[in-house]
Amino acid sequence: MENNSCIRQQADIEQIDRCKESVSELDESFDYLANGLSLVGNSVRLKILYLLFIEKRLCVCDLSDILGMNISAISQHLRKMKDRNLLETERDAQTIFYSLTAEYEKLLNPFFEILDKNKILETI
Amino acid sequence: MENNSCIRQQADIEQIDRCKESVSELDESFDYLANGLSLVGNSVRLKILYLLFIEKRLCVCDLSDILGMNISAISQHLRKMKDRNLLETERDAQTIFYSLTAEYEKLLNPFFEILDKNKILETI
DNA sequence: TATGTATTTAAGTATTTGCTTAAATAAGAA
DNA sequence: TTCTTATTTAAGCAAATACTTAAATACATA
Repeated sequence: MENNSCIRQQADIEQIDRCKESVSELDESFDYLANGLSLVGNSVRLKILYLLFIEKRLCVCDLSDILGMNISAISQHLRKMKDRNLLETERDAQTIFYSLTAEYEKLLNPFFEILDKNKILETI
Repeated sequence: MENNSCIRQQADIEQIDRCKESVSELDESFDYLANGLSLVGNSVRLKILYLLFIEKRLCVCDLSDILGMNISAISQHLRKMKDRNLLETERDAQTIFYSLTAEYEKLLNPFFEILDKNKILETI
């Protein structure tokens, strides 16, 4: 961690200090939120989230069929999202259905709407 | 890519097909959006984005000071975000100021507000 | 009980990512 | 031009990530 300080004279010291303080106050929040967003920032998981948004609930098998991917790979993605409370499960005999938690359905709504309108490439 | 199909009989074939179609239609959009979100889903970059949201513009040096990180590391994060149009630059003599693009300022606003209220740990 | 279906978990591997170091580029001042 | 400051870029390495394969667990039914 060398070279981590600047030599310049013209810098707004007050601004730097204010920023340092606000970052250190929110430090855990940044880590937590970034972790949640990194889960969404993967195209396989984003597809899963979108599909659950549209279809309300799906099982591992369904998602495996739809995405043409190994069941185990899907299951591992689902586990990560369940552990971070993006998803919740509901058992129906042998089948385990996954669905979006209410909080993330709401939080991700703007992104899903963009996808839904297929306008992503124009607007972002 | 073995074991990617399920054996079960009870599956909503129509649902599966509908989902397959909608995923394949939006395929590029998923990749593009996931890539954007993966940039935000890193705590260093999230901090940078938040700081730019609050302070409007900062240079590499400022961010290096604030985050206590190597200038080169910061510069590489900034480049990624600039390449993906999350950030834009403005030169003032030797100093290059980075700021949020209008689109991402708007899109990320809900997340910044959560951070701003320091309510992240309670609400998500 | 044994058998089949649904899902998860563990271990291994290949790719990606973030950071470090050092060198390169850009612009202002002496 | 040379020197200093500001920033970027390239190369290398260590840690994280996604996927594969194989084995384990859970539940229903014969």
